[in-house]
Amino acid sequence: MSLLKDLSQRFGEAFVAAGVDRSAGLVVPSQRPELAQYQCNGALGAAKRAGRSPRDLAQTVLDALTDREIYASLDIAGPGFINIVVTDDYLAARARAMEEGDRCGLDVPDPKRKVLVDYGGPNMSKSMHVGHLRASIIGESLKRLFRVAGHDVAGDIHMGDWGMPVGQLIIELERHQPDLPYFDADYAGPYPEDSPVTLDDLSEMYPVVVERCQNEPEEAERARQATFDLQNGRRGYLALWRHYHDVSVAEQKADFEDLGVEFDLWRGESTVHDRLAPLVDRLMNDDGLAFESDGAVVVQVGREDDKTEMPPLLLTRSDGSYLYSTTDLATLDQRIEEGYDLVLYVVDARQGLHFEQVFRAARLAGIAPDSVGLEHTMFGTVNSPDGTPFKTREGGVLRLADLMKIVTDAARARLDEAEIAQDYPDDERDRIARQVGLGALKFGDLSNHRTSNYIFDLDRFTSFEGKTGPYLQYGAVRIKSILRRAREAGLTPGPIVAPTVDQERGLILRLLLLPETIERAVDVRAPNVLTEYAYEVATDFNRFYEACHILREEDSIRQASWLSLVDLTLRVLTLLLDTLGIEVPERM
RNA sequence: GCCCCAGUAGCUCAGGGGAUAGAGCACUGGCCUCCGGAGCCGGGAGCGCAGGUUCGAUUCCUGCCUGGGGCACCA
Repeated sequence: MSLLKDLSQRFGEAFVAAGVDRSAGLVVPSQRPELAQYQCNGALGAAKRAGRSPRDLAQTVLDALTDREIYASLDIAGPGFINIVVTDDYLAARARAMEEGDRCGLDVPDPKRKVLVDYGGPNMSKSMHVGHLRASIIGESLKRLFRVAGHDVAGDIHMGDWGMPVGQLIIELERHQPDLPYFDADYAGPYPEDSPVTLDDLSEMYPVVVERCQNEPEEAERARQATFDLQNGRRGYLALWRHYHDVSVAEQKADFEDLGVEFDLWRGESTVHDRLAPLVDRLMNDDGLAFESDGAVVVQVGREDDKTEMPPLLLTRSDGSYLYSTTDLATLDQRIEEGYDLVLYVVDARQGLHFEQVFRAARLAGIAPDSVGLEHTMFGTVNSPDGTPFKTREGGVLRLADLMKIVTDAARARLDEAEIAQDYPDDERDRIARQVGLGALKFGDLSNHRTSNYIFDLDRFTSFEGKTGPYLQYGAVRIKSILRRAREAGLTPGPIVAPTVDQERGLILRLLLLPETIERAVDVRAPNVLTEYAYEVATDFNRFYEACHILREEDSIRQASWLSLVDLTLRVLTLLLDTLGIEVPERM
């Protein structure tokens, strides 16, 4: 049990003894560190219900408190805050318990959930640009967060590979190379093994055909027809789709690997294509939920209490082909069959209405029982300083690969300036530059609140001082350096003893907040809770580092304790950075 | 028109119903006989407007203003 839960339980019992609800005993970190370490505000809210004055109630609670030896001081302040300072011995005991466990003091979650994180979601046929950055690294971080919290988690890329974009790419290729056998409906022979296009070709073709479909209705109609034919098994289109799919996946796997993003499942919309017709059929015939409207099949998802009319969810177009909504619903059906009880859709906020419709349809159709959590874990757009979606100076989108090169080059330049790195071998410098550049990039993005739009600022991703990823990496590297030198000097860590220095105490207090931080980050599904805390851990370590010179310490008990403390700090920092998807170099 | 998200320091952003709203950048003053200066210590300024709930509101609710996004055969 974490320190805060331990204190909350003790205070909860004291409130019960005073005739008040247990929940009033909640203990939180003090907002006024100069006054106390922790505070309990329960007396303020409970006083009215108890018909007593807050200060009076607080005093009764303090009188009812047991095990008083763990408190260095207990005060009632202001209108009825209880200020709490625990003894250094108690802190040391808590730190030892955290240090000895293998999970840094994290509790096992109850209930343990089976979670699916749906993120990334690139359309095939597009090389990734800066807009994919958020989806990828927020999703990756949330996946790791739930995993580190003890849940059973899988990440699914959920590629967009079965809808209109495929139809559009089919007609676009036909325009360029009409003689390919894929377009000959009568062709019965085998199709070529090699793809007629690269991903770069697809990336070039895609925006062109999208624009044409917007401006020319007959082109849009052709794309729709191609989509329909593909979904109904036209051989040549399926063979072509396979090529598109394979070249996309190959390159995207490489891109995601460079980014440190690892999917457990490489599924896509096409994965559920066999489920689409039966699902629509079931919803029309068995449930009577779906019906025909203007030739399309729809589910009415509006409710009486809606303030505005909610458009129906479309299951098929009037030509019978399937849409995003259909595959999403079928995918959800599959996920629930597989036992997931929480599904997080880490997708751009602009798709909010779509998910509201899909979730409602899933509830109405009994696809998702109420016990299954369905959440659109939305995120905001990356904008240019003028508030519009980010574009490069040339007006194009910034490719993710180019962005990664920019940050890596900047980190490399910084490393080349560093005196300490002069004798590092080239391959290590390259690796460090990549780790540091990516660290800056990921931390810079993840430290924004998930739902807010933010301004893309290259300087922020290429500066390595202050509140940045490299600041955290640097803290961890400093600790590694100390531990390395201690080992060389034959020093070994020993039990953590009661702190005597403010900076040492501050570091311990900070580390003990890890369980609540993880819990809160899970609760609000927000990696920036972790970036905030990780920065505070690193800052508290740096203060301790300046104040307490470990290797020169003469008291060997204290020195051994400090070695354990910084080792614990390293483990906490590493856990946090790993959850954020940021690697820690051995040196930098 | 309706719905969703957001408005906090010069800039970019945190902030969990509690006391005196925090960081980074930028500007600026200090700290290297000492474990790595990508560091540490110090210096100013701010919750869009109006109501409501509450002992207490930046936080919850309502309305307005501003910005972004969305509103069935795209994803």
